[in-house]
Amino acid sequence: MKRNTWQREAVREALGTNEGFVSAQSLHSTLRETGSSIGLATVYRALADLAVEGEADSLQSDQGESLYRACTPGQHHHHLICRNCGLTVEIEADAVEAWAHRVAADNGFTQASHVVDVFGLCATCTAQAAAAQVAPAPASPL
Amino acid sequence: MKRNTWQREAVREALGTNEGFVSAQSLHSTLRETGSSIGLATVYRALADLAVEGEADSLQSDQGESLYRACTPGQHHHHLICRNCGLTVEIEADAVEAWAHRVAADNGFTQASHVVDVFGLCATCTAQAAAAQVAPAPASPL
DNA sequence: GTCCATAATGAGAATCAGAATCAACGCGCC
DNA sequence: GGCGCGTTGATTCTGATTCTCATTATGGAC
Ligand SMILES: [Mn+2]
Ligand SMILES: [Mn+2]
Ligand SMILES: [Zn+2]
Ligand SMILES: [Zn+2]
Repeated sequence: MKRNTWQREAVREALGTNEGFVSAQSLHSTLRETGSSIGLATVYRALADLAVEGEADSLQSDQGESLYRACTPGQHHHHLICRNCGLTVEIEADAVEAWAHRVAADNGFTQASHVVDVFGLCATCTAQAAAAQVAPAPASPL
Repeated sequence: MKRNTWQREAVREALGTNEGFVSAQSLHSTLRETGSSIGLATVYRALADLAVEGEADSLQSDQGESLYRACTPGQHHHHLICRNCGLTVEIEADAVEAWAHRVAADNGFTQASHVVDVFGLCATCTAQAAAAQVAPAPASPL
């Protein structure tokens, strides 16, 4: 049977306190910095398990690194993610679900699944970028 | 300026003769097997360049490996991919494009981009799977 | 055609995320 | 309390991708 260990719980909690998506490596670093003695392999295992059990969502960064995030359980959903700060919004879209299945069926495909993620700059980061645009030089205040 | 080398051309052609998505590693193997002396690093560089220039599409496998495929240039599109044999169908869906931008805008996000891929079992592989189901034992024909 | 600056190449080393090892550990159950 | 076995974690290993850098070869100049 599956056993309860403080390590699994530590990973669950660390995930929960994090707003955006995080890698196993950085989550491990965070845990270590807060005094935990948890091992890296255990973090990888715990995150993989959480993802399988539906307690965590995962996606791959542009560099192919797996990122995880605490997940609202039960419902299928996707994510709108800020490229700059990682802020993530869960989104549902039945229309897209239907579209994916229809496209698959129309082409004779069965057992359809899909990967749908939207990226962008959140309002805060957009404002920051605009401000930086006006004053491009991050130099010293003369 | 960008120079034309037989290596780039070899990669372009090898990509073109391949129906589905392929990795840099396997493309390199294929090229070597056909007598080419092209280097692995060069294949990686050529594929990355082709992707930037829009001549190739790329996606990441479940294991995080980058896969490439010759691309119908010019038009934005997505893919319907057979999990088993790699058969790929290019799909367009203005409705999904619009949805992605709307979802981003509704949440105050700018500079929206998106990742949309549909996976499944193609008709051929579905039939194969069904046949295997009926006769699960791949044993010798007695 | 020849020359040259320099972009491109490729063998091998370096990186780095992630998986595999395996002995020590400790959770759940009697 | 004792035990079986699922879990852990330091470490090693793997494999994809990138980096190095000496060598090669493209494309414009002449
Ligand atoms: Mn969906
Ligand atoms: Mn699109
Ligand atoms: Zn942001
Ligand atoms: Zn197929």
